[in-house]
Amino acid sequence: MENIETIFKEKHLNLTKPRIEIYKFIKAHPIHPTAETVYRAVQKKLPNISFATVYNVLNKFIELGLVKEFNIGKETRFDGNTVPHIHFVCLKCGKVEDADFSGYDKISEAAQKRGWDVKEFSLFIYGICPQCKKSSNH
Amino acid sequence: MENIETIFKEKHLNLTKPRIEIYKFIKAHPIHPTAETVYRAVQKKLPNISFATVYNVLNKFIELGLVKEFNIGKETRFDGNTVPHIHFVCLKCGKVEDADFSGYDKISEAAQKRGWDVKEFSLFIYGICPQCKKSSNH
DNA sequence: ATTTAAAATTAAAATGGTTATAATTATCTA
DNA sequence: TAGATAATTATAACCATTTTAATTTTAAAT
Repeated sequence: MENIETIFKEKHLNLTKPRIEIYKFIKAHPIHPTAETVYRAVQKKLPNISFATVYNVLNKFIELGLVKEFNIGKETRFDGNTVPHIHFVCLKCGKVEDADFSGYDKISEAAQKRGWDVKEFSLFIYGICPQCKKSSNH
Repeated sequence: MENIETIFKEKHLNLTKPRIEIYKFIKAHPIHPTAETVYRAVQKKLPNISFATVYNVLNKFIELGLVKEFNIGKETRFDGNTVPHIHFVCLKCGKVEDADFSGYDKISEAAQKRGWDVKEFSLFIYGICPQCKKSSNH
């Protein structure tokens, strides 16, 4: 587990307070936050941070592969987990849960048969989570 | 293959010119268009159509399950193909290609093990398409 | 075919998330 | 510590999408 300083050095990123706080938050909280959630969280540490900085930093992280971006409906979410994985999205409570994925080889094989080189994939599974299944007895 | 009149009747949709033209375009052209592409295409048939109508109609179609919506990066795309399938997205030329998917049972099974009921899935595979692979010899 | 009520469309303005701008401040390297 | 570069800030601008209110069209009944 490398520390922030090392990671930023590797990516030629200056160590600034906004970047450090945003990085720490998004890596420590696997909640797939919106930009606003990131902003509100980091604001507690850096009261003067601006929204523009949150977007700038997140976009820079995405550019460097430190963060992933995706949409749930019309909402843009950010994900500090860059290890390939899949998402379960609850259609009732909106929760997004990470899950391992073992089907990458199959996908890659199928793609190669079609002449494609696979660089990345995104698999979202929409449904009802266990908690919502329980609480819908009414 | 049902005709538009029948489909709209089933969905309790009044038969209006904008709806008919948008429906015909999006079902006949599997190009995963943006709202603007739909607007420009339908404008050829209905010069006075407004952008608001394109959005209203597309949203109504989505609500009724006649059309699906997804994002490629920051761009919103619409898909008249509502049969479950996957998308190959070329990172070079931007093309989005449909493909069959036979792994639904596996996904459904894995989800059930976690206590989830699967309603829908979305699988995007990002890579380089055969055409772009050829033309990148420079 | 007319009439009427409900629904859909239109043009325009408003909205909201995101990005661009220009000035200020912080970071890094020497 | 100084100077050059890069990042941050506040603000304004942007642009895709939605809302609003007036007008037009549709569907059903006469």
